[in-house]
Amino acid sequence: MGIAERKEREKEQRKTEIIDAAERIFFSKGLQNATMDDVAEEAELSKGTLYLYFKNKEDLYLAIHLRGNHILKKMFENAVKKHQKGIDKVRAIGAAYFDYYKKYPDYFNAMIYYESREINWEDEDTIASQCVLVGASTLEVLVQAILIGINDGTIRPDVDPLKTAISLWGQSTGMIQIAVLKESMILAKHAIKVEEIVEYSFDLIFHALKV
Amino acid sequence: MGIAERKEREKEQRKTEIIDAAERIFFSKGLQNATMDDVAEEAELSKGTLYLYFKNKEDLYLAIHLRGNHILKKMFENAVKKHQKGIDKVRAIGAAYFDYYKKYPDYFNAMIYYESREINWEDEDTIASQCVLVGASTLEVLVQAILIGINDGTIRPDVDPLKTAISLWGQSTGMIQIAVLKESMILAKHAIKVEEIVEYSFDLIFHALKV
DNA sequence: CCTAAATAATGACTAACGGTCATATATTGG
DNA sequence: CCAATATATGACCGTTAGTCATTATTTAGG
Repeated sequence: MGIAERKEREKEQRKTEIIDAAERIFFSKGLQNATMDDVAEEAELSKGTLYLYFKNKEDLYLAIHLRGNHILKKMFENAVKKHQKGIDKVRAIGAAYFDYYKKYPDYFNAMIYYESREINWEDEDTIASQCVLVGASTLEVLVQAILIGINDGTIRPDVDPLKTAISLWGQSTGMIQIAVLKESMILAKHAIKVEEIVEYSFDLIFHALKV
Repeated sequence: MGIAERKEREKEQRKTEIIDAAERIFFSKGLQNATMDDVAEEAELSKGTLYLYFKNKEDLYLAIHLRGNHILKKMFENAVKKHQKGIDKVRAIGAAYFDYYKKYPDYFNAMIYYESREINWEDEDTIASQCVLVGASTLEVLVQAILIGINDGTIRPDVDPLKTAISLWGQSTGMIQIAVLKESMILAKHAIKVEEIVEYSFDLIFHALKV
């Protein structure tokens, strides 16, 4: 009985199409200015249909965020593979994070938005909980890199891998966020470019990890 | 003719009263759930009157943010005064920032909200531009502390004061933000408290500054 | 005091949008 | 071919930010 399977596939396909449309609309008009009617028109569906596939507007935005999370995780995994020494892996993850922002600024902003609100992640089977799972496994890539660095002697042995990973994560995110948002302000005023300040900041952080 | 002056005072008074009411409403119900009608009722004014004093809802929220900014600046200035050595001043600023979050979490969140949106700060005479001014002078306190540290030999002489100040600012903000928002998540899961992870993160940062 | 001009406040109203649901259409299995 | 089921529709509803014609209050001059 392949019908159930085909229907399942088609349902996933529809979901994907809706997310595609939502991405185009949200990313071009901004989350606040984009309406569900816009998304429905872009997806060539009625508004009611959107709500058959997604609980609400936020849920749809979260689905976009989830896509971004998967990409970021992949980028972290690739970054880690390219280096042998732990400290180099950690550095590569930092660079990959900044690359992610440069390549996918809209996904990055979706993440920032998501990070800045209280979302119930404990409910099972929600998109939010999937985001958390992917986020946790992405962090784990960083934790492992730090552990490798401690073992191969390229990272101070007295750092706590998990706390350090969380610290690096928070610090990097905050740094990119501020650099981007204040670019037209402090940075432009002092003739410092985003790249420059982010890289400077990363150097500072890694200086603290070295033996 | 003191009437003009008195009217000016009364106008400021009204503004203050409206911000007071808005604070109570926004902070208790959350920005999204609070309505301008709520604020009007709390201020014992009609909704239309609110719009005589503030351009829109965001402008009113920005006025609250501006208050928070002033408090934060004062806290930074006090922190700096209590220490002699540059590195200790910088550390005290870090501690003051975390204190600020603990004492005024609502102001902190207003800041996060503000930081995560594109706001036109170039228009003169807007609340947004005032926020920028206060923010810049707050950052300047940090820059000066770093300079003092370089001169008294407690901070590595090769750090760039401005870039370092911006880095510390972004990193600290990101760290507190992530610690707070993920508290119920990763942190609780691994039995790490907010205080602990934030302080660990600050230690890491200051480790990078020391000579 | 009185009154006209200026200033301040009001709240009914509008437009826009997120979300719903009764109805309609399409698909399936027998 | 026909019921049963699954899918899609769009008119409709409730809510809310923001407006504006009208009303109330205050000022300044005679």
